[in-house]
Formats: sequence, C-alpha cells, structure tokens
Amino acid sequence: MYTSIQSHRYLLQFSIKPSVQRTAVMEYLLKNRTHPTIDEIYLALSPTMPTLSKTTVYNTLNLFLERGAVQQLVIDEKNARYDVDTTSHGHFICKSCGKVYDIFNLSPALFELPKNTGFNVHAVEISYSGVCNECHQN
Amino acid sequence: MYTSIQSHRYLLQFSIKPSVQRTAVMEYLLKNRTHPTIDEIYLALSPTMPTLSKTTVYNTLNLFLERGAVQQLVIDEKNARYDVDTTSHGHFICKSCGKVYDIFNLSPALFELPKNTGFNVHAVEISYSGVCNECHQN
DNA sequence: TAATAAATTTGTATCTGTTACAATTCAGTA
DNA sequence: TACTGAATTGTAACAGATACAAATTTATTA
Repeated sequence: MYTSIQSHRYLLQFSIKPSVQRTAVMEYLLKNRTHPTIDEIYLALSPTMPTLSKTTVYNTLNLFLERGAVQQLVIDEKNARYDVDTTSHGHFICKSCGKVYDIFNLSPALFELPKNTGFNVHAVEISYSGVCNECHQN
Repeated sequence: MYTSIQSHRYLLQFSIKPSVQRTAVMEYLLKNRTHPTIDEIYLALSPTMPTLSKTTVYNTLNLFLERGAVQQLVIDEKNARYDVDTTSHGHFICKSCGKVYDIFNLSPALFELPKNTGFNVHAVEISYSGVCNECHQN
C-alpha cells in the first residue's frame, strides 16, 4: 500500500515540492486507480482535510500535469480525469455509468506515433467506449 | 460541392426529417470538414439565418449523433466537436492553436475492437496531440 | 380551405466544470 | 523573531451544455 511518505518521495521525483495538500492528492491518486475527476478527489479528501479548497485541487493537478506526474484523460465529455499511470495503455468508458477502466494488453504498435503526418505528434490516446458488464445486465 | 439538396438527401438516408435548420447544419458539416464546435457552426450560419438559435444547433447535433449521421469527437477539453466522416480515421489536435486535423492512412488494425476485455466495446477513438507545423514555426 | 394536432424551433434560465484573482496563510531564511 | 516568497483559499466570473416553457412551423384531418 502507498503511504504518505511514499507519495512524498514520488512527488520529489518529478521536482514537485511536497506540500501537505499535494502529498494528499498524490497519495489518493496512487491508491485509487479509478481515473478520478477533480470533484471526486476533492470530495474524498475534504472530510479529513476540512480546509482543503477545490481550487487547490485544480492547481495541484495542473502542476502534476506540467511536471509529467500524471496524465490527463480526455475521454469523458463532462470532466477531466487523471491517471498516475503514464505508461502506454488504453481506456474504456462506459456510456451508461460513466466509469473509466484501464485496458492493458493492447499491442504496443497501437501506441506508436505516426510519421510523415505533417505534425509534431507528442502523444496518443486510445479510447474505447461502450457498456460495461455491470450496466449491461441491468 | 455540396448543395442544399444533397444535404437534404443525406439527412433522409439517416431517417432525419430535413427541416431548414437541419439541412443548413448538415450542409455546413459536409462542406467544412474542420470538426467544428457548436459555436463555430452557430456563428457561421447565423448571419444568413438570423433567427437561428444556438439551442437548435445543440438539438440538431444531438439528433444527428443519435441517428449516426455524425460522430462526436472527445479530443478537445473545451468543446465537443463533430465529424460527418464516420469511417475509421484518427485525429490530431494542436495544443497550441486548438485545430483538429484528420489522420488518414493509419493501419486498419488500430481500429479493431479489443476482445475479452470484459466490456461491450462499441467504438474506438484514436487521438494524437502535439503542435502543428504552422504553430511550430512561429 | 379551415381547424386541429404534432413536431420543431426559440429564448431564457439554470447548471456545472473550470479559471481568474486578490486576500490570507504557510514555510523557509536571515 | 521578522521578513520574503510560495502555496492555499474563497469568491467571483466565465463558458459549454441542458432544461423547459412559449412560440412558431409543419402535418393531418374534417
């Protein structure tokens, strides 16, 4: 399990000064690999951190993003979602319940950046959509 | 070039009753393959269609989406974008100017839906990001 | 054609995710 | 301890999208 100390060290690896708030947010991301939204992070932390401001969560995630400590997922039309796992993997969003799941075991070829497109391509995002099994059987 | 009459026929193929507004929106989409946002469509049409309401553009695009006449792109954090080309192709978004470009000539294998994921996968979206050449040289 | 019903469009109000920004608090240093 | 800069906070503002009722248009029936 991830502790606060480990989250602290993790932030330092990305040259992020580990404040109490930043460490708490990173700890949450390391423990909850559910691609949470800003609101979910805020709601999860505010009970044990009553002074936490939602603006701080926004600031923090934007900082993490700049430093490459997290990846922002653009798969949900409503909210931005964040993923600490920055290695190559795809995502699936259930159009019924809205949950976002990882899809590992995809061919590495899918994540190769295309050549000769006339653009300077830096990143790929592979997003699947449909209905998850839980929603399907209800 | 696409005419109003062709747009009219195009709508009928998707069982969409072709009102004046719907035909105008579809004609715009067929002529402008730039993955426009709702606002761009509205701003382009309102000069020659002064009574047009932005709500109608929203309603219209949602209807097109339901009937499969357009594809919604979730690649731009700010706005939804729409594409009349529903065949398999990828997209590139320039993080500097925000323009969205098509990327054809990708391997068809990229668009195959994964099996045994535990989900009912219906669609894929392959999104690249980076900086376009115009922005790069400025 | 006239009257009626149904569908579409419109405008306003509302909601929600996000950002801007000034004030406050905190951390580190002299 | 006092000072300086960074981080956090709360409020206000903004923008994309939706809800909804009123108005308009289109289709249907007499």
